[in-house]
Amino acid sequence: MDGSPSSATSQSPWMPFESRRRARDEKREAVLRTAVQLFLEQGYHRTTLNDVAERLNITKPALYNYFRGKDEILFECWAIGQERVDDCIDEIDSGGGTGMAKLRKLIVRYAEVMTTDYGKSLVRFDVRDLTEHNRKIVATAKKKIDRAFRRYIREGIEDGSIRPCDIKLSAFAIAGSLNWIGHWYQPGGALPGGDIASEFAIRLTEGLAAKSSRRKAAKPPTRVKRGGKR
Amino acid sequence: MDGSPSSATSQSPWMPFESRRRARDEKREAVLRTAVQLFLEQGYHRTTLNDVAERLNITKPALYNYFRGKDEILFECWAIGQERVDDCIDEIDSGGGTGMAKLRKLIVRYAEVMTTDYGKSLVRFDVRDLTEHNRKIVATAKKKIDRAFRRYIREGIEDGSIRPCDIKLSAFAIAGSLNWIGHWYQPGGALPGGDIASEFAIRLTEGLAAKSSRRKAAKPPTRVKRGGKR
DNA sequence: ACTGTTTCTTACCCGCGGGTAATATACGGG
DNA sequence: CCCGTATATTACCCGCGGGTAAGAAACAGT
Repeated sequence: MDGSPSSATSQSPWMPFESRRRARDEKREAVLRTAVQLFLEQGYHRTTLNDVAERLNITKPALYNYFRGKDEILFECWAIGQERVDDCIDEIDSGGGTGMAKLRKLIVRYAEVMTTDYGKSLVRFDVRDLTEHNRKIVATAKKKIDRAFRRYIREGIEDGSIRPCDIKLSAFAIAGSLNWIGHWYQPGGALPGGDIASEFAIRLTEGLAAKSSRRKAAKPPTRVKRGGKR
Repeated sequence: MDGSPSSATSQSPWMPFESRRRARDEKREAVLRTAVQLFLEQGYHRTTLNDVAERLNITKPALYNYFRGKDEILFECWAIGQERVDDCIDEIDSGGGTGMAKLRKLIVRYAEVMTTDYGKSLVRFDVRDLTEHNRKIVATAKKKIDRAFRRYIREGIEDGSIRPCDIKLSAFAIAGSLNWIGHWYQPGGALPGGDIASEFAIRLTEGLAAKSSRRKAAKPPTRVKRGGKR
C-alpha cells in the first residue's frame, strides 16, 4: 500500500491504514456528522449503524467506543442543533431593541439554522426514538424556543412595534413556517439559505407590523388594545 | 345511507353479495382508522401489525385479507387525506372569486383537514416508507397542492387582491404554517380546529393583502381582471 | 522491551416483526 | 346436505439490525 491517503470521499479520520491518531472528540464529531447526514438522507429507522460505520471506514462495534447506542447518537445530533438555537436566543435576549426587532432577528437566525443538517434534526427526527430521559430534555428545550417567540411578540405588542394579535397562534404560525424549511430545503436548490432567511423574516412579520411592514415601526399605536386572546 | 335497492323485503339475489361487499369495505375502513391512529400515536415503525390487529380484536394475518402489506395500509391512509385536499382544490377551482378569496378558502379548508387524523398523514408520514410506485403518486399529489397555492397567489397578484411578492416563498411559508398544524394539533387541546383554521386564514394572508386585511377582506378591488386559469 | 490501556475487528447472539402456509370456521347457493 | 368461497386462526419462517464478547492492534509510559 502506498502511504498516501489519496482521495477520500469525505473527511474521515479513519483512513484505512493511515493516521488513526486523532483526538477523540474529532472522531466523535465525525461520527455525528456522518450519522446526521444518513439520518436525514434515509431516515433514522432505515439507517443502520453499519451504514454509519461503513461510511467512516470502520466497523459497527467501533462506534460503541464513543456512544452508548443508536439513540444516543440521535440525541447528540439533535443537541448540537438545539445548542445553536439556544445561542441565538441568549444572544438576542442579552441585546436590546423592540419586540419586533428581536422577533425578526430570531426568525433570520432560526431560518438559517434550519438550512443546516443539525438544524434539520430539530424537526425531522422523532422524539419518540429517544429514551424517556432525553425526551424530557427535548421537550424542555422546545418549550424554551416557543417561549422566546411568544415573549418577543408580547414585548412587541407592549412597546407598540407589533400590532395586537393572538400571541399563541402567531407564534405557532411563524414557527411552523420556519420549521417546515427543515423539511424542504436542500443545499443544492435554487435559492441559497441566506435569501430564505431574510425573505422569511419579511414575509412572516409584515402581517404583524404595527404600521407599514418594511419600515422601522417606532410609532406608538393610537390605541393599545389589550392583546392576548380575544 | 343504505345504497341497496329496495332492501326491505324482497330477497334479491344480489343482496347477499352487496351486503357482504359492504361489510368488507367497512372492515377495510375500520382497519385504516385504527392504523392511522396508531401510526400517529406511536409512529409508523414502532407500530406493529399485531398492534393494529389487537386493537381490532383480530389477529395479524387477518389483515392480509384486506391489504397486501404494511406499506399499503400506510399509503391508503395517506390517500384518504390527499383525496380530501384534492376535493377542496377542485371545488375552489370550479368556483369564482379573486385570487385572495381562493387562497383564503384553501387555507381554511386545508387547515381543517390538518386537524384530522387522515390529514395529519399527509405531513407526518415518511414517503420513504412507501414503494417506489406509490412514492411517485405522492410526489405528484404534493406538487398539485403546491401548484394550487402558487396559482391562487399569482391570480391574486394579477387581479390586484394580493400585493406583489415572491410567489414561491410565500407559498412555502403558508404551506409550512399549515403543515405544521398536523404536528402539534391535538383534538383535546385548548383551541378547537375551526378556530385555528379561521385564525390562520387571517394571520397568513394579512401580510399579503393589497389593502387593509383586518376586517373587510373580501371586497374586490376596483377592477376584477380575469385570472389566469379559466 | 514489557505492560497496561485504549481502540478497533471478527464473530456471534437474539428478539422483533413483516410476511406465509396450512387449516379451521362461517355462510350462502344449489 | 354438501360444496365453494370468503374470512379468520394457529403456528411458523427468516432476515434484519441493535447490541455484545473476546481478542487483536496500536500506543504510551517506565
